Amino acid sequence: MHDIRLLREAADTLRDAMRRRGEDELAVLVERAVELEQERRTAIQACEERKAARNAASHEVARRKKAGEPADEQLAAARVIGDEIVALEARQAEAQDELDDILAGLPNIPLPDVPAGDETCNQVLRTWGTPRAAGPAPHWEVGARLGLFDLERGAKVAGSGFIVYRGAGARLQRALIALMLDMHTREFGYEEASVPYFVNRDAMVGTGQLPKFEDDMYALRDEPFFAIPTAEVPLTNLFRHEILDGARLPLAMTGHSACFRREAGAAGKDTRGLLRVHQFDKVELVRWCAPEDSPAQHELLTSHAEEVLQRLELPYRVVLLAAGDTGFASAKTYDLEVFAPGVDKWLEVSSCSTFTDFQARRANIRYRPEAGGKPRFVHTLNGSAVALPRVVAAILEHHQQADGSVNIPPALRQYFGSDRIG
RNA sequence: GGACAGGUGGCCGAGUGGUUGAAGGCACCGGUCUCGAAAACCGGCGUACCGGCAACGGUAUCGUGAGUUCGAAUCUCACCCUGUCCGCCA
Repeated sequence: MHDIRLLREAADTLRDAMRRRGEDELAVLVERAVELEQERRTAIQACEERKAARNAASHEVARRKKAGEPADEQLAAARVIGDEIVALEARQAEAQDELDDILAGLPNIPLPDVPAGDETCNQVLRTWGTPRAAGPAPHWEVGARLGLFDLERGAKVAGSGFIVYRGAGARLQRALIALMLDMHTREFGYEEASVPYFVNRDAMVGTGQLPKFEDDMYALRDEPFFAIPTAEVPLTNLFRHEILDGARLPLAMTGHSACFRREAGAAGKDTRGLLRVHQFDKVELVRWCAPEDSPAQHELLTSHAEEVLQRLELPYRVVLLAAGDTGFASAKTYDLEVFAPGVDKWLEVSSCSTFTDFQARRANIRYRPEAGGKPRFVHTLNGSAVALPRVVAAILEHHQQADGSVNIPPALRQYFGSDRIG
């Protein structure tokens, strides 16, 4: 959500932001929003003026009654004013509702260093490690041979895109989660949280999944809950409608959760094996900080996600997303992509984003800079560290040995309980 | 799921239709006093929006949303949440 004052003071900034994202039709909507903002204020002024008159009349009624004087005239006048207020309120609500609809659908303003354009304008910033030459078997063949996951039975009990991990496959997943949570809590100062997998509508609006992307979410039939597409939603919304102590920022929390995505419209694209599934596990990092700190916090959070891939000894690259490829709520996003030689592809396993005050404004998360000071919106950031199925795929392919077995990277061995699979 | 009880400002806690944005206390900020601190005393102290360069003025806000009324923290209805007991249960 944008500051409504932007419409008055810097509508150009908003328009330009929409264009940099390639959303020209949204740029047009900004014009309409500017009009509505003006209408809204006019209505508010008229409405509040009438309310002040009514309050004055009511007070006069009270005074007269107390003094034993007649108040019929004042009562009649106040009744008329009441009718006027009803009409003015309706007009105000109408403008406000249309304005809210537009505002709720406008994505965040990309930071200045985010390249304009679509995903073809993404920039690879750096690469760590050396991608392995093509040759290893794709992970679904390894998985089938070693009995690590069971796609057919996952489809039987739920549907296609729901994976059953078995044996060493299930244990690998558990080991990865434990490794990541231990790193983030013991070494990087995150507080661990275990969060609900279902959240209410307000939470989904707070982080920006709703109202625009309702079709991508699983919803329950009899309860007003949505399955979380990422732990970002419950974690970030933890402090919704709260004023945080400025001295305690930045806050950092991590949590593991299952993530549920309908992936509507993604049929047929990279769907083989573990590449695109409806439910997957992920360890998420979330940070809350003062606005001036968010650029540094963004780099820090990204480094924590990178560290996971380094300990797993998986070659990866860091990609700065172009404006058009940057998520709705994000102002700037780094994607981390691991290289999977079996499918000969870079796989996105993390998105590390800074949301500036966009989510904080929607979710009303503020902080008080100093005692007695005015509350300000925090900046929120989050990143996956890291999403599992594709990392599992990358491990099975990158660490695949000539004899068909899979080497477990040293950092993971104490968690996995063995140095190899197969 | 059932039965009660309750949701008031950062916290505690008064307040059942008329200058109540809301007594009192705590916390916090500024000041007096002090070598300094504590105590005491004085003053200040929610949030959001609208207008205004500002000073300031206005409106809203007592879980949420509707309603009654000239006027609602106070009355009505619905919902949400919390607590306790019962039932059920990993």
